[in-house]
Amino acid sequence: MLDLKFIRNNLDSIEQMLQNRNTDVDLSEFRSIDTKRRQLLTEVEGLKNKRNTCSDSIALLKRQKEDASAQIAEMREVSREIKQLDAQISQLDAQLDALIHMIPNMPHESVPVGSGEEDNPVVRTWGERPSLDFEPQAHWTLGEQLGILDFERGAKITGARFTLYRGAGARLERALINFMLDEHTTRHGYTEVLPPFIVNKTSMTGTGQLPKFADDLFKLEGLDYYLVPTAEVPVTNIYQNEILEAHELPVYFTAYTPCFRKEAGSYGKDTRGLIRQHQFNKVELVKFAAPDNSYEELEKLLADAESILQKLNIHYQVVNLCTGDLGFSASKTYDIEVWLPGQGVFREISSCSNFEDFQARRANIRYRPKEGGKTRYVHTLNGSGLAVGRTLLAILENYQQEDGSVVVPEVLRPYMGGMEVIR
RNA sequence: GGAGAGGUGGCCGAGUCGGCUGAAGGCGCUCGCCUGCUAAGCGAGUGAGUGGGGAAACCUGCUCCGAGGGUUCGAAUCCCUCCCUCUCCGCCA
Repeated sequence: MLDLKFIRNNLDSIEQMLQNRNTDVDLSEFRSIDTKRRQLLTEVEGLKNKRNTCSDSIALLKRQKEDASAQIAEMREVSREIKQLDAQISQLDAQLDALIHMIPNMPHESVPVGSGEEDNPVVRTWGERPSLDFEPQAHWTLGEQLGILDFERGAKITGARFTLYRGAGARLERALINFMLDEHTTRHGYTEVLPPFIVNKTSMTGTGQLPKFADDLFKLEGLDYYLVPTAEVPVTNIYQNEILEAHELPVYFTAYTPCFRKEAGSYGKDTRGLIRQHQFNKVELVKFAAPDNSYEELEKLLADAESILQKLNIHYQVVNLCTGDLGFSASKTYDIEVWLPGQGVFREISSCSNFEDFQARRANIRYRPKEGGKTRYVHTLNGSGLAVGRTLLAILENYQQEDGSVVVPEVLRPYMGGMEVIR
C-alpha cells in the first residue's frame, strides 16, 4: 500500500506507473473521495471539539450541583449530527481503502520499463550447460522411470498438479530442505523459524495477497483462514503491528514451509512434471531492514539464494524483472532461472524482492530510528532460497546419465546417507 | 468442548459511584548534574495515528485503554458480539 499523502501528491506519476505495469486501476474518483472525506473530517472534528468542551462544562455544573439540562439538550443534537457525519466518513473510508489496496507498489528506478518477461534483462549468468553426449530426458520421464515421482497416484489421491514422491525422491526433497536451511542458518546468518501453515485474512492483507489475489488462495471452508501460498506471509507478519528498535535491524529469518496455490489462470500451462504444483515445498528468506540500506540487503539476499545453486553446481541466470513482469507488492525483483537440459530452457527457481515499505505499511511494521524522532516503516524483503521441488527437478535433469540414473550432487550426499547415484 | 479469571503506553502495573486520566506509580530509554572510571544518587524529558497552521523549531484539532457494535450530553470505566491469554475439568497426537 502506498502512503495516502504520496498518492494525493503524485497522481500523475502513479497513473504512469500503472501503465508501465499494465495494470488497470481506475483512480479517477480518488481526488473527489479524498477531498470530500477531508472536508467532512474537518467538519465533524469541529463538532467533536465542541462536544468535548461542553461535556467538560456539564461535568463542572453537575459537580457544583447546578442545572445543565439546556447544555445537555443542545449536545444531544450535536451528537446526532456527529453520528451522521461519522457514518458518511466511514463509508468514504471504505471506498478509499478499497482503492488504495488495489494500487501496486512503485517500481525502483533501476527497474527497466518493459511489457513482459521477454523484456527482463539478464543481469548475470553462472556456470555452464552440462555437456551431455546423449539426448537428455525431461524430469518427469526420469522420475517415473526411477520410481521416485509418481504423478498418477498423486492425481488419484488428490487431483491434477499433486505428486507422490517415493523412496530416494522423497529423501532427496528432504535432503534439499535440510541442506538449504543449514546453509542459510550456519553460513548466511539467518534465524530459522517454523511458522503456522495456515494464516488469517489480516496476515494475507499485510503482505499483499489480499484483497487482490483471493482467487490464487486455498481458503478453509467457513473460516477466515487460508493455506499459506509462501512462507513470506507468516514470516513477514511475525512483526505485524510492532515497533522494532533501530539496533535490531536488519532481521534475517529463514523458514521451510509447504506452499499451496490454486494456480488459477494457468490451465494448460506446465501440465507435466513438477514445475507447477498446487502444493510444493520452499525454503524462504525474509528480511526486515532499515530503508537506507535495503537495496544492499537485496543484493546479499540474492547472493545467498544463488550460493545454493553454486554449491549444487547448476547453471543459472539472474534476470531483473521489468515493470510489466514485476509483482504487485514489489519495488524490485530479481528472478533466478535454472537451466533445464531436458526441456532446453531456463526456469524460475527463486524470486528475490525488495518491497520497500509497501508491506510494512499494510502490516504496520515500524522501527524507531537511531537518531530518535518519529517511527518509520521498515523495508521488507524476501526471496526463495530455493523452491525445493524445482531444485529437485533441476538436479534430475542436470545430473542425469545416459542410462537414466541420476548422480547425487556431492554436497547432498551426507544428507542422503552417502548415496552417490539414484538408479 | 465445559467452568472461571483477565486483556491499559517499549515493559510491569493503578484506575474508586461513568465526567478534572491519554492515563498515577515503577522499570526501561534520552538529556543534564554529580563521580578518577563504573555503579549508585539527583533533576528534567519520554506513546501512536491522522488533520490544520508555520520556512522551521514549534503551535493546534480529532482519534486510540484487545476488536467491532450499543447505551449516554459524556465511557478505559455500563451492555452486547467476536478474538486472544491464563487456571481447572474433559478429550487428544
